[in-house]
Amino acid sequence: MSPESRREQLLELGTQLLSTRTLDEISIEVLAEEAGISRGLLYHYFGNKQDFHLAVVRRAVEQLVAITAPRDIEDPLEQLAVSIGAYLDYVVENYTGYVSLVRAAAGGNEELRAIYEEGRRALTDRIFEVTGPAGLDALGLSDSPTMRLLVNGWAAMLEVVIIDWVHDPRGIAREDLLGRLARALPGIVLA
Amino acid sequence: MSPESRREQLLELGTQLLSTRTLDEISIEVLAEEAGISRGLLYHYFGNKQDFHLAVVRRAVEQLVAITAPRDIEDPLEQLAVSIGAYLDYVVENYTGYVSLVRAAAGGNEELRAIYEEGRRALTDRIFEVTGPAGLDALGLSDSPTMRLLVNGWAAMLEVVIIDWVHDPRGIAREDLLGRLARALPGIVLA
DNA sequence: GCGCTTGTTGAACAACCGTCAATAGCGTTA
DNA sequence: TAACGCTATTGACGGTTGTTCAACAAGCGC
Repeated sequence: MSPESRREQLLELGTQLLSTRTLDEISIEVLAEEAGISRGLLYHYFGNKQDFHLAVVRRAVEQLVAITAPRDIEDPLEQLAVSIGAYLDYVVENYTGYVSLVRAAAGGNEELRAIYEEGRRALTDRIFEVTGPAGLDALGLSDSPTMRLLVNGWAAMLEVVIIDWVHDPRGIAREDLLGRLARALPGIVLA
Repeated sequence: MSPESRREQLLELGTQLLSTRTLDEISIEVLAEEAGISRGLLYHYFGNKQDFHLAVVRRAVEQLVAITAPRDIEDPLEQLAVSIGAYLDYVVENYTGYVSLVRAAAGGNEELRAIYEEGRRALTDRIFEVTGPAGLDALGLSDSPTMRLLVNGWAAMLEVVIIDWVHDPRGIAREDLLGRLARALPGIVLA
């Protein structure tokens, strides 16, 4: 098998296994057996277990960022809501995998978290890039350490609320939720 | 040594080690050696490594909830800020251990997360208990699934922002931060 | 003293990570 | 076609660590 497809196969398999186990519960042994290869071969493609974990998470984050491409809409809040909606839809369609990814990144070591936070950063940055300067002003945003702190907190809130809501969508309709989450940003930074 | 004190010794030791290592980096081997006992004895007190982890986290969460007892102040927002302040102070004084705890809980298995979320639930519930019905109304709160969803998100935001701020307090003063975090709650739920 | 419970140990077993020398398949070139 | 090199792949070995278990010892009631 060609190196590329083999690498891809192993990463894909790792991502799949992530749905049922924690990241470090995926033993090289089980993975190799599941893939029909020897343990040694895994060390040929990835230096060690840690590197394999990094590769799996990196791939998943890249997919997430790639799939949730933003649209361009006039009203800043509406635009924000649509972007959040795309993100939410992705979570809906990949619930178990997404949850596993978040948990793995949150509980992992520094490198793992760095990869994940970089991805989150890319998502939030993109949301604001699409929003023009005038729109940012309308949202009460400016670039300062405090704002970055609060926006980061808002993003963390997004993740938790979205996971909770996808887990049990009763209580509030999708559109209502998106509106509330979008308006929560100025609600926080202007408070 | 009496069973109680031995259990306590082991849990305390586990909590201490949590400051320098990840939860599952605490090997039974090192723990036993550090405590001056054999590995086998650990299995006499705790069924397995997993159970030991659960006990350590449970104890740490209980301490956290116990230490951050609320005071009673007239103004709801002021009261909220003070409660958050007590929480923040705890994080400042136990930074590395607290971070390890949060990460371990976030990345751990279902049981671990359940324990942690129960603790967070106790913290938020307590904040609202202390606040009277009139105060809750002033904060824009009521008891509905949507509110619980958003309040949970607000709590998640608190955790992230507080960890970030303790890690690097430049950019905003403590009192300012507490005020913003408190006002963020009505900012979110009234948005 | 005798049996019973229980804290405690150390050895043995099992699972798993990581290494490495060896092999086998395959394309290239003389 | 045969020799050669490259590389994907293997299988065995060593070391660490979680887990089990039979045995020991120390206290305690009878």
